[in-house]
Amino acid sequence: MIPSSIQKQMANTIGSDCVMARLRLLNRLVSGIYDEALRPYGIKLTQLTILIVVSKFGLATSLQISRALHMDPSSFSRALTRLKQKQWLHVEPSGEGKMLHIEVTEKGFDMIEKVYPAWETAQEKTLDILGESASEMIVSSGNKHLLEGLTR
Amino acid sequence: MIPSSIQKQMANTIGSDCVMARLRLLNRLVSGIYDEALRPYGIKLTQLTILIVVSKFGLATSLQISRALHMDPSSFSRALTRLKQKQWLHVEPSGEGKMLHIEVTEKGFDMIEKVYPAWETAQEKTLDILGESASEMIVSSGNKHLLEGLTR
DNA sequence: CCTTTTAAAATGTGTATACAATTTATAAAA
DNA sequence: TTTTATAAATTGTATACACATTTTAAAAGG
Repeated sequence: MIPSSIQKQMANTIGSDCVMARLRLLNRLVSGIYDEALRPYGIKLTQLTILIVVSKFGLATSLQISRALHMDPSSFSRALTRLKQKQWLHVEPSGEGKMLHIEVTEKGFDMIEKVYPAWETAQEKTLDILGESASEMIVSSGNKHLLEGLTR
Repeated sequence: MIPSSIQKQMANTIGSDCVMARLRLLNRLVSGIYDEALRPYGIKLTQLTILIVVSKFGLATSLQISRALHMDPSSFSRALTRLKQKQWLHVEPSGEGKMLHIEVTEKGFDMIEKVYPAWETAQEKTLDILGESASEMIVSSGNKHLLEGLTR
């Protein structure tokens, strides 16, 4: 099938400029690096990230975490189920409405400590592949929105 | 549960530096923008991206596309099923091994044309939220790896 | 005290994603 | 020609994710 020249033009523009397409590509590319490093420990980077954010709060609610990470509450609910089951997070009713109180368990902190070297390896490999400046841009851009979530 | 100071230190480092965590956060944040814009058309940005890359090849094989996008062949296989069903891609055996030939259909090109304005809206909103320089960094960094995939 | 409202959590459904294992269409070998 | 590789595609399984809907714990109202 041969596209009209307008269609070809549009395809070229999207193909060369789309921020989201690149973000996804980078996501897949870099995910592989971290997940490979973490695989021996049976934890995914997504899960580690949640442990880290919960630890930052000390005692957190679901909404605080899902807002901070810009994650849908339903997505967080499912992640929480797995993290509870692995005993890295402890969850109990807060007594206020349906709200829960969540905290990192001893096992959870031990896991953070155990995987730290592997995380560092993956992080370095990523800095290598993406370059320092791109990585820093991504981190600071992400930070801006993470902090937004923390204070909302 | 109170972490040891080593654990706290590690959590802080991961929390403030992890490239992958920010990449995922940005991914969720920006995905929302594009998916909201594209929702009326019943196409996801991931799917649009595949159409665009296939159109760039003209006639493509699965491996070409999945390599270019750094996507696992099994992931691509499933995406392909949906795109075939929507009749945006046409697929037929190439005659060489199990390899397939894939091309964008007329319906596919029409879809690209139809959603272009919505894509543009989302793209602008994204540039606004992330900022020009972060966006350009992401696009060029992604481009580097996309082109790698194109020539491999 | 019981009913109703409210907002947080959980569930149904569908796409995106990867790894491991299996199927399969040709090509190569016997 | 029948068997045996080979490599591409697909399928099984599991996590990640979001939207829409439903459930539910506690608060507010009667």
